[in-house]
Amino acid sequence: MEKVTIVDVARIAGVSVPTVSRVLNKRQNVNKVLKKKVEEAIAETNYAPNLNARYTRTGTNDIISIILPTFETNLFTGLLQGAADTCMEHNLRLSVYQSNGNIENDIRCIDMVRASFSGGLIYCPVSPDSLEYFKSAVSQKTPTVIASRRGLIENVPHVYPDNISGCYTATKYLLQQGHRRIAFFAGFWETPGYDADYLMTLLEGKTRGVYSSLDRLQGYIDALKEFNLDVQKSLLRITAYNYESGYESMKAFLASLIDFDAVICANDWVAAGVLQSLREQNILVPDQVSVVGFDDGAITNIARPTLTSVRQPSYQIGQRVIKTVISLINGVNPGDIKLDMTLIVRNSTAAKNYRTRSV
Amino acid sequence: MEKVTIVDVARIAGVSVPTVSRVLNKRQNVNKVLKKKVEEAIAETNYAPNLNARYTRTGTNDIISIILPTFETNLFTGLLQGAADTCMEHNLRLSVYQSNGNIENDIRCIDMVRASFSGGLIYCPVSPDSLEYFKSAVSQKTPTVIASRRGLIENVPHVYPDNISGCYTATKYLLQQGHRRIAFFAGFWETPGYDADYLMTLLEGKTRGVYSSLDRLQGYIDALKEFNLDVQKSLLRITAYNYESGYESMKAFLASLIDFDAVICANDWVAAGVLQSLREQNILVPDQVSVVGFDDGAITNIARPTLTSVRQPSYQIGQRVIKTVISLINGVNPGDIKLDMTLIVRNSTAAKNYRTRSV
DNA sequence: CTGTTAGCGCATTCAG
DNA sequence: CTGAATGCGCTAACAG
Repeated sequence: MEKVTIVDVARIAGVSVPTVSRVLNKRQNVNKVLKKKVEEAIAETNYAPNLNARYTRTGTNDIISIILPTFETNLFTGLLQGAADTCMEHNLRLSVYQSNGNIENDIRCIDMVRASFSGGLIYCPVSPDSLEYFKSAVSQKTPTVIASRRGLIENVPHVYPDNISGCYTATKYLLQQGHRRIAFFAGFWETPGYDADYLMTLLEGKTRGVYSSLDRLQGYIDALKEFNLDVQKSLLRITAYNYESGYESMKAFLASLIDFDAVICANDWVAAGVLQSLREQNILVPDQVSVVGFDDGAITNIARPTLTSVRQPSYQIGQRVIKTVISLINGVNPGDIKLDMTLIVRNSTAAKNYRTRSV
Repeated sequence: MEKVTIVDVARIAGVSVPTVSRVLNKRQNVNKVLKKKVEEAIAETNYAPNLNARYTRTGTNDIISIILPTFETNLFTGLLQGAADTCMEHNLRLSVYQSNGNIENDIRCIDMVRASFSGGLIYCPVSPDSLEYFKSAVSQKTPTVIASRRGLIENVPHVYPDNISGCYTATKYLLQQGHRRIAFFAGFWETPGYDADYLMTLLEGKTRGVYSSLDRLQGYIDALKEFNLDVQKSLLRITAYNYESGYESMKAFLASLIDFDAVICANDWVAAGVLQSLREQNILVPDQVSVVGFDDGAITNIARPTLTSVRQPSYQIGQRVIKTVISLINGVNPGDIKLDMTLIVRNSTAAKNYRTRSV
């Protein structure tokens, strides 16, 4: 197939260029006969319009750019898939950027996106710093949606799961099962120097919405309050979002000899690492410790014991994010969208002092 | 930030438009003083060039489009990540399309990619049909790389893992462990009506390279031959690439009462489903049946028993694929790249008649 | 080294 | 309803 332009099509169809353009853009004011001729010429030449040229002319663009911390983990893979499928449905292209949870990379992504003059932007910031840069660098006029974070930029729609209530539900469930010393493993993309005190500080900060873990911590605290319990800083830990991190964090936690009867993890991978760590120390789950993950990915059924987890509608977030940006492009701001999270109970949690029948 | 064009920058810097263009494109022939002025004007206005316009003019484009069956599974997520990171390093944008393993979607993806006049294309076809369409629809001149498949289009580089030798190694290992009735679960994106006979037919077909499972089957057969064994069609099964499929396939396989002592699965997820199915029937792994997966993803350590798996260098494939397409853009065809696969032995495989100490 | 002139492929005025 | 003329923002070819 050779490169064929609108001029070629016009010549072959025996009409002018604007007429071809009108057919291409499905304008109504074009004679049926000519329309037919044009369509034949298009089919014959296998012509496809040059989108670069089109968008130079119109100043818009059918590219939606999306910046995510990563493409792995159930949340972001699902989000990406929902976004990609929805873009396809609407004839949009999706340009992807992965910051690897790193501020400098996040900024590089922003720079690249900015230069691309995308029709729309989806952004999931890694930190308040990169968020600031985003705000200063990206035109207010570009239709922008924040994914999986809340309350960051005014007048910009945020599509996010209800982490507060999700974690509240999980914590309350553990409390109802009789657990009182529930460890909370907060997930962060960047963790240097973070500790429990710092966490509590962040909770009061204005940039709280950047960190989903802070909302979860909020839900955790809310649930504790209902049971007249205070937060024990010694039960608060920081992890990344992977297996190794869960494994190492639990190992360190056990070494600190702090008493606990349950643990809430940043996601399923962390939880899987935690399970392994407990197993190695011959601590029985759920007999001695209950473990809860987040995301409810496929590994929840593969882990032993199967993992209780808080489901996050990742694919749906991806869908809604694209629909929201389309809405923005069409000039209407649909506002924030908060999606529910659901606790899925499996075998890694049980009532305090529960005894499995011997294996 | 408002939309500022090259004209604005030129005006502010007090130079002509081409001079700004020269600075932008790092041409050497520009006076230091003027260059400085231009750079200041750029900084002051926070100007970023309109890439759409640039690429209309040059006819090229810094967008690499990639069509994959899915973004999940270890292979494709890793591939995507390798591709995205490498694009970033080279200031390229990555536009992604997911066919969901479906021919019509695959064709839709091709149509979209075609219209985008990408600078480069990465394609992982789902079937011979969509591959044919690709060949007819996409300009031969567009730098194109085939990912994770081999021998499909002449003069187009293929970057792929050595499935033949990878599966040969896995099979040989099982044979050396004394297994003689090794089931082979071949993975396909589209499976309607596929059976063992059809599989053997495909093995002789010209489109073999479209299906990685056929190469693996080849490796499987090669290893059997070395032990003077013939393929038993009754040991050949078709699965998709997920947990459910592995679970159901093994359930059906067990119901057929065919004797077997090991099974090779299309990927780790399938293997995890298989493990579950065996567990439910109280069949001990690895005592009674050895199980091998493909991909060597994070779940290999989460599954019980931990999963022996054939590692696939997915991230590397993504890197190499982009480097290859860049090479193509620069006018040199580096040819095919075949990457090694490695067998990682864990606890789901053992010698025939092995006995675990009682759990 | 710099500015003037031209044109990429397309969509949008405006006459007719 | 149609075609001729104009320009989106940028880079390439040329002259000075």
